[in-house]
Amino acid sequence: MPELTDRLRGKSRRITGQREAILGVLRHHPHPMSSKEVQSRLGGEDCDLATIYRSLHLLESIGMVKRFDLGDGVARYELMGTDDDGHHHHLICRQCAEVVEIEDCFPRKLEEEIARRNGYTKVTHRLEFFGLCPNCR
Amino acid sequence: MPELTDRLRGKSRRITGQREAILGVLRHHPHPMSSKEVQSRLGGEDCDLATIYRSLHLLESIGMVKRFDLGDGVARYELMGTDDDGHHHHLICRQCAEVVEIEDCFPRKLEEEIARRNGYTKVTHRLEFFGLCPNCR
DNA sequence: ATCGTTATTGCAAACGATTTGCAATTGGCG
DNA sequence: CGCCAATTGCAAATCGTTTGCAATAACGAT
Repeated sequence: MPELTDRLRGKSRRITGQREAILGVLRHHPHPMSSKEVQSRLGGEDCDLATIYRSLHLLESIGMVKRFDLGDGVARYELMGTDDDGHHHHLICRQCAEVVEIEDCFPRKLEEEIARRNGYTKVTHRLEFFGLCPNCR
Repeated sequence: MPELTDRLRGKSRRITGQREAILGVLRHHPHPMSSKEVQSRLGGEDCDLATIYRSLHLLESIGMVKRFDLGDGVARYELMGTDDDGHHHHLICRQCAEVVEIEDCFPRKLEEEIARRNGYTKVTHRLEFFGLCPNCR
């Protein structure tokens, strides 16, 4: 956690109670979370939704959280590890919305091929899986 | 086009001028289109946005169009071929939003593996590529 | 061709997620 | 301890999308 706040300091950014609280919530919930979910988990700390939106944007711009788009029109965020680039995917239950982190990725070779064939550069991808979880089957 | 309207008929569904117009627009623009884009391409035919939303939903439910989520919070639709299931992906330019259809897909074997490993069934995926197109480089 | 039933439309209001303006508050360096 | 810029809360504004409702149009029956 101290490492976390350190990443904030020194960017003319301030370490506020709400930011710490938000980071705390994200740390204890290693899954994509929406602003509303973050707010409801804030417990004692009460924090305006607008502040949460602003904080998540800030944290994303610094690279401390990563934004995920799970297909419903809601932005979700995950805390990033210090080292990795946070690129990974999810398997989401269509029924109960349970989320499983997936380590597999789209084959790099094929992605490069696609980029080359179309003359595109700096190609990345967004990939999420949907299915029925063991419980909802 | 007649085949199109035929697919509508016989489901206690009516073939209205606006629906034909919308289908016409989609036919001449084989790329994901938002409701607003459809509306602006309607030319002479003026049609309420709500009607376009409703029509696209209807067409989607009948399987005549397929919905795509390109990552901005806007639903886009493509006309479906008569035969295929419409499953394919896109390569979108981060700069100018140009869209290229991609025929490659996530390896089936790997997807099955992912499903099995997590006990999920009926697994599908949403996959889109983002990069810089030749012009925007 | 006309009629009646019922789907469909336009319009405006309602919505949910997210953003923004602004005045009040607060973090942190001096 | 005090100052000033960064941050917050609050309310209003936006944006995409949905919905209620009365007016309108499709189309099978007459």
